[in-house]
Amino acid sequence: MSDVKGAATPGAAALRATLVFNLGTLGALATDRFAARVEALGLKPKHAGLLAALDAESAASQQELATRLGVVPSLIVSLADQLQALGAVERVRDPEDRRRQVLTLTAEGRRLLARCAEAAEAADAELAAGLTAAQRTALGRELRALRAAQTPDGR
Amino acid sequence: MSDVKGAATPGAAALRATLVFNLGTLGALATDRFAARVEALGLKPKHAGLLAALDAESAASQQELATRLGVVPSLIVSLADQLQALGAVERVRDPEDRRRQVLTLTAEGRRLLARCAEAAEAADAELAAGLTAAQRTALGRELRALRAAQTPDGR
DNA sequence: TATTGTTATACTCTATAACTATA
DNA sequence: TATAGTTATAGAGTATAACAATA
Repeated sequence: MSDVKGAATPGAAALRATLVFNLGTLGALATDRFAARVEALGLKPKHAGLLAALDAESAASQQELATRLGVVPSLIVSLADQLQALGAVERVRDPEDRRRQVLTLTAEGRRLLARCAEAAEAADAELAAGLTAAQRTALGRELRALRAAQTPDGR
Repeated sequence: MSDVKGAATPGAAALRATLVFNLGTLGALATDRFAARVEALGLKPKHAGLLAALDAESAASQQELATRLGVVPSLIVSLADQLQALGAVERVRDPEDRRRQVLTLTAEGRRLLARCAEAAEAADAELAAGLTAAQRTALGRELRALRAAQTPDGR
């Protein structure tokens, strides 16, 4: 109703105040920074996500992984192809159901995963350089809480 | 050094504990949820970002907007084309430098921006449904702090 | 007939490069 | 010659759909 000139409309301020807006923009920034650091390993963020998912549940069928990561099965095929070419994962036919390809991390895969963790920690340090230790701890805690609040086994 | 069987390697736990990993995955999720809600308005998240940037600084050249949003100028052209077709922005030649196209929000643009804010708030409610009010407030505060800590005029 | 994985294909998003007009 | 914007083109990433092998 008011028509104050020069002041921002409530709309933009309201949008900028939302979680989704801030999570979206900061998430894109964080992913870019992380991607730049794992590029030298021959990996993209999605590869790191797949390695982490594999390590968390050690050995899983490609279909399981597809739903766990929230992507389509054909994408798992190409990610796994690339990781296999790097020697990071092994594909083994499940003897109990020969349609299934069971993926497992190799020693090299675990080594790469550890490198990814280092890269993420370095990106964290860069991203949170302007925050106090207390702020950073609080942020980490709240993000984990939000993550836990998503569909229990969410991506 | 230890080789506990069945336990996750330190790598995955370490990666999952980082800010970039959690920001990246939650950011992608948040953006998807937001995108689903603004789709009916004929908008994608990037359009909402451009509207918000325009509202915050009311009228800007396309080059300014490109650097502010961290995208290439040619992307601003197509986003602005689409917003103009929706009647959300106006392009006016700067009389002092006729190479410049100054973009401004129209009344319809402000209306759409307000709708985007509503969509984001609805997505927030869905995303943070499992959090306490205190957790949600804390998360919002920490995210704004992190955002403020990026390159002062960061995207 | 249903399911797992694979391949072939197409679509979306965004960037790079070439071009136009103004300065 | 340099800059703002535009257009043309190409690449990355991911999805959809058709297919093969196994259940």
